[in-house]
Amino acid sequence: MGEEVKMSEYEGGVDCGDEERVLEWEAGLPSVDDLTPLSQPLIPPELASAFSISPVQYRTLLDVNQASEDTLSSLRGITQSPNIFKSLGESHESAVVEADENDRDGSGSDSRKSRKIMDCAEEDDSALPVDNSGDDPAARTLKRPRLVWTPHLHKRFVDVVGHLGIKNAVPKTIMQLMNVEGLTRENVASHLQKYRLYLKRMQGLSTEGPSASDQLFSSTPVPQSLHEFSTASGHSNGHSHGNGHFQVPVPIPYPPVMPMPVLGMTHHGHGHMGMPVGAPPKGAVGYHHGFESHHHHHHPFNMLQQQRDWSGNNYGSVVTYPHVARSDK
DNA sequence: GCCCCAATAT
DNA sequence: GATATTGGGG
Repeated sequence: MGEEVKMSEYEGGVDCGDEERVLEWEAGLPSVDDLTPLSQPLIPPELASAFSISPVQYRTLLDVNQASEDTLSSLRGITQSPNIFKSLGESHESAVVEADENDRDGSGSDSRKSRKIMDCAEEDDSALPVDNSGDDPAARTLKRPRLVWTPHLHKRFVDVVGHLGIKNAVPKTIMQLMNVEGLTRENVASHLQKYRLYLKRMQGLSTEGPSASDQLFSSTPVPQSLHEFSTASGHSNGHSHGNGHFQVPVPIPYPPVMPMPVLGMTHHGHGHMGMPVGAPPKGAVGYHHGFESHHHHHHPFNMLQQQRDWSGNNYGSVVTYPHVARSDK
């Protein structure tokens, strides 16, 4: 499995104006519950035990989280055209209503009102008609539309980063493990940079929740393995497994994700989702550098702030559609 | 070449 | 505002 993937050429430079093309690379992930836990038996037991992969507590929180993700995980038949970049003139609507309030009890809150959109997700993401079996230099050269870090994508990102450990989580590796078609190293690097800032900011405030501006980031729990400067790829999931012999990055059995291009509409007419987020005083947070070099002071941060579980909410769900209502049927 | 980070551009 | 790109340093 080292199949390199290519995408068809993306229409280049016709109207290379200042027009901003935003694509959303939505993961056509089947069932989120499936993808989430890395505790899947797909990982060799040896490795699993070696790294002591923890299947726990991912769920409860994510559960809520995914209820919303679930919501917008839809997409269908854009496979018609191999040209994923420009094949998005189609009508794919995903208007979603938010899932009102969730109970603050993150434990067994199953009150998910996962509502599906009409379009069901096709699960043929593994059978993508990526017919470019050759090489397509254009795909690598031409300018691509901006990547939209959808909650799903971000989730994958965090998953990978979390399981790599701070030390091994470098753009290239992350990119490879994420296994998302068309994702570039730059994409990841940029996101990673921002993510690191987020993590650092979080460390500054041990008791406060994430700021309201951290929608994307705060929506995904930070893997515990990320909190330390573990020298190896080990996971400190509550087990003092100091000896990390293997530095082999655990391959994550993610199915390939097909990017779903979506013309970004420059309108988001909504300020807040009606969240009374008591925005913590942000601003005078002292950053320092080397958060993985020295600085021997770290607590197990538990940023599972459920007092305001915007954890799973409705951003992104506001994928309104310009006009096309339903040319389909 | 890859990585990191701050700054700047789009 | 979210990403992309760039530039300087390792």
